[in-house]
Amino acid sequence: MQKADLYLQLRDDIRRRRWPAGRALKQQELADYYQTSRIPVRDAMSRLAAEGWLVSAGKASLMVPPLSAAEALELCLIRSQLEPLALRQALPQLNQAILGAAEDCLNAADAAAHDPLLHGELNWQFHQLLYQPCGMPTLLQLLQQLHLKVAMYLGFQQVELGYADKSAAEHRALLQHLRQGRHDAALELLQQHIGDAAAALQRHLQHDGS
Amino acid sequence: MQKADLYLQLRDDIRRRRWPAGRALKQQELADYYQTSRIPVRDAMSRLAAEGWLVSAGKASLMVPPLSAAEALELCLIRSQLEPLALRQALPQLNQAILGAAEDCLNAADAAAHDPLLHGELNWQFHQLLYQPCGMPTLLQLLQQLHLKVAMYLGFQQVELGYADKSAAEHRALLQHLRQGRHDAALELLQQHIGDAAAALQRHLQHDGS
DNA sequence: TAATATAAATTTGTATACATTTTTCAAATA
DNA sequence: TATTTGAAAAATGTATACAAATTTATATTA
Repeated sequence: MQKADLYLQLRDDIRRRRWPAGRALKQQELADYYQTSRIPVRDAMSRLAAEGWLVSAGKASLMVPPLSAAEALELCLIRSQLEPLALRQALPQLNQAILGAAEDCLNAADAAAHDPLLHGELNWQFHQLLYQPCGMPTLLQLLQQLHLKVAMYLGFQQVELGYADKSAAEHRALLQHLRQGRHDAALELLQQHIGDAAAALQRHLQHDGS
Repeated sequence: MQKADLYLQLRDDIRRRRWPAGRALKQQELADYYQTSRIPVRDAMSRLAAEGWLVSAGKASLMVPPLSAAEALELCLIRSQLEPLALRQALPQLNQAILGAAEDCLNAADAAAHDPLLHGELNWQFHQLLYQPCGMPTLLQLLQQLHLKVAMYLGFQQVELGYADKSAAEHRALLQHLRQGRHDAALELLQQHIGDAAAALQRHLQHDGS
């Protein structure tokens, strides 16, 4: 396993909650599991800590942070501010080719209703397609990270049956607004759309109890 | 030098542009300079890369990114969305004690007009005092990082003579709005205030030529 | 019993050595 | 001359070994 791979693998395993939360993760433990030495593990861990996938656990160790409804909500609030910004900056560059690709994405997502993971990924691709032309690489990277974490909290699926339908409808409406040049309506809808996700997420986490 | 210290020291040196931008930074070079081995340097570098203080330079090396007017503007735009969010969430928790401390901060900043570095730090403390009660640790950490980078672009001073005065006036006005419960006015002013910083920064960077 | 101090065990942090990859530079060829 | 090839140099990636720190368990004392 190479350096970049280990980082991605470990991040994914944390995302999927394959490592216990709330107690210190031992470097040797990870090194054994991934069949490497502690050095690459340390590299990956320090980077993941910088990105918030690991947090301090005592004086010198790191751990997977416990799920926190407060953090989930926080992430959604941040997204609800930043995604409209990305879309606004992208608006002048949006063209029929992009909007067409975005529509294809939604159709593919509908077709993948049986596969929650794929469905979720396609939905995010839809968002990304709209944001990509904003010309703000730092923002795009930030949004990607926020999405990954929120997806973790959502358990990698559109939690509520009713929510998936509403989300799909909002995506279609957003596309329609953009096609017809109703920029303000599109931006407003987007912010509200993410607010919906936040609400669904809160219901989910409260119900779960964690 | 210990681990956390090296990270902070290196980040500060990058911020102050003590390492050349645009060419690969050698691990050994840094290890020699900071009188340590490559291992702690690698740890610090990988974390700094995750935070955007270093970027890829070829297939396997990292470098200090060249100054980019586009990135500076991007950072300001992100701040202009996130700082009003922080203030909005903090509003219910703001009380006279906090507003008083904020005012002290402004007075201290005025008194430190002769010392641009201190002046800048006190101004940021003023902002932080208002955001702190928002209860969003991830957002606060993000804002701190954005501030550090923007300060780098500003050259650690309120660039334009005229801008420092305008900024101070806006701070006082913001405080006044908050004291008198004009929340919407405060939020609007804050967003515009950061927009001003963005404008000043653009003039600065264009004039500089970099 | 509860709190505290102490020592043992574990764990992290760092240095050195080596393997692998990347970069550089020079020579050969078109 | 420009391009490509290949070998040498240099840089990064990783493993092992050791030092320093932290954590845990135990014993001691109030």
